Amino acid sequence: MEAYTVSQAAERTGWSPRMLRYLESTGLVIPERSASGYRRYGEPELELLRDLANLRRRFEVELDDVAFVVRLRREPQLRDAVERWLAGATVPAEGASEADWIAWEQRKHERLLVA
Amino acid sequence: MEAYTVSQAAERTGWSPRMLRYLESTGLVIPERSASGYRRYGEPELELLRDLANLRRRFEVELDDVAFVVRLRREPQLRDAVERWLAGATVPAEGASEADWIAWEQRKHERLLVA
DNA sequence: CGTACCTTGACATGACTGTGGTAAGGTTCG
DNA sequence: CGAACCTTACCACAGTCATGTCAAGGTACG
Repeated sequence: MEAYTVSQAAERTGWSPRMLRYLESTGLVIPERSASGYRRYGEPELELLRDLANLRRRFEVELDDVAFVVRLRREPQLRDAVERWLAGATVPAEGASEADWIAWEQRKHERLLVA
Repeated sequence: MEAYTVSQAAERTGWSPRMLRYLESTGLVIPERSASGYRRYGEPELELLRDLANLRRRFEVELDDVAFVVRLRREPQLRDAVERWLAGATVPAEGASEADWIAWEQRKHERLLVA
């Protein structure tokens, strides 16, 4: 069974040991622990770490951006709330005219498609 | 059709005019403009602004986080890359059962994010 | 025409992110 | 045993976020 220490994982992924510990603290990549408390990175974790570095480099994504997506996944209520916000789910007030609804629909598209 | 200036919109949403301009710069809530360049907020924008404030207060979400989700919407390649990363991020631990691995495979294809 | 808005741009600041150190102490292994 | 790792817990620092304020000039309207 392959398991690497924090320094070995760092060598193999391009991250520093310091950053590996930081990534764990943010919840992005959490390795197993040995009986005496040493971090043990397996091949799947190395892959995650490499992919994370690529993601950051290729798209200029911040770590906390990715961390937020992880959070979205763990908190369905939050995800739903964000989805509703994105969809502009809040509709015109009661008693709104037909014209209001049409304008809202048009703006909804406009908002979401802005370049 | 109702349209409010930045100060009027601020009064009605609890944001400051400064923040309304900031929110526009981040791409979160972009109002129309009058011929002479004044921002014009309609009722749908006010609603978006109120909901955004609620989102932040209720879930302690940063503007940055919401902006990133908007970005995911606009950049399908990025969204796909993040989804792929996430699918690996929850890989079962080492002693995982066969059932865990099957569930993980299924989750890979799950629709994780705002569609 | 004056006043009260609006515009952009700049400077300031506290909190947090990302990253590197360093210190004090525990673990592994030749 | 001793060297070379590991652990957590701090200090430091540039950069960004979120927010306010202020300045110089344009617009709306009684």
